[in-house]
Amino acid sequence: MTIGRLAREAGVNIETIRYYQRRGLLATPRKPVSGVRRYSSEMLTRLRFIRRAQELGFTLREITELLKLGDSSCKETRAIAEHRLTDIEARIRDLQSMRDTLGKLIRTCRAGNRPPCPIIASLERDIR
Amino acid sequence: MTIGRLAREAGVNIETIRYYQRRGLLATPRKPVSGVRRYSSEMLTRLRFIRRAQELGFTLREITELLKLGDSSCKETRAIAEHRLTDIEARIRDLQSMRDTLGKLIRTCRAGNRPPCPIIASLERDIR
DNA sequence: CTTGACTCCGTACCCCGGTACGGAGCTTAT
DNA sequence: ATAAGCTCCGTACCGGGGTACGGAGTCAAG
Repeated sequence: MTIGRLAREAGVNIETIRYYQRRGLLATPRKPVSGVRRYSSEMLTRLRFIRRAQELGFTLREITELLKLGDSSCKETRAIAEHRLTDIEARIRDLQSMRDTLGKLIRTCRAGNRPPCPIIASLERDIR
Repeated sequence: MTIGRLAREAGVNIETIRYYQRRGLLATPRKPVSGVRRYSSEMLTRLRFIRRAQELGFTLREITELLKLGDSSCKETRAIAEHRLTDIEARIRDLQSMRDTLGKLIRTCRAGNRPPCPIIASLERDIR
């Protein structure tokens, strides 16, 4: 199939495929002497692998690693996944702390609904 | 105070201050005919406001809005905060879903600890 | 009055994950 | 055989939040 077809099948932009090729996540098939590159269904599989890994929070750099490893080393794969998980957990904690503080401020603000705004006040002073 | 001092006091890079000036978050004091710009303590206060707002998850664009509003409109301030909160909550949900799936895969992987790796397998097939 | 530290300013570059553009060349259907 | 529609390829740009560089000017202490 052509790159356009591949893009449609995988639900990505053509430019994204080219970008993955530049980043080394996806091979660029040889170009026939005259003509257009053809993509196999293996490339579609790989592209879907990439997208699913992204949904799990892996970065493209990590996905490159995962693809290199393939199914050869459970231990290394797991190390990457554990690293990612640790990072995700840290981000969740950060966001939860933001959510809690912001939520409280908004509730206080709703109660008063006029200046001095507790949201602004908390940003001006160093309370939090 | 000079920009270097201001940067140290606020705990930011000098370049960050210049960047905020370019983005319109911070005024650039007039430059004396010959010499070096001087920064007031109000600018330090403002800089700290910006940093605290960032810690609450506001984007620089939103912080620009908050600064424009000042303490004049609780309602608009709250609208920005609520928008941010909604976004933070969505990000938390996404991350939690990643965490749960990834956590399960890692636990399954640990149990087996050799190919076929369940992490790779789940990315190859469409299960999740 | 020189030396060293700082500032000014424009511009370029960083990461991350893409997206857009535009002039070729190629393919496919009519 | 020609028009429409793809593909190719290099390069530039997006947004978000900065960081780096380098030459010239300035200021303060010795």
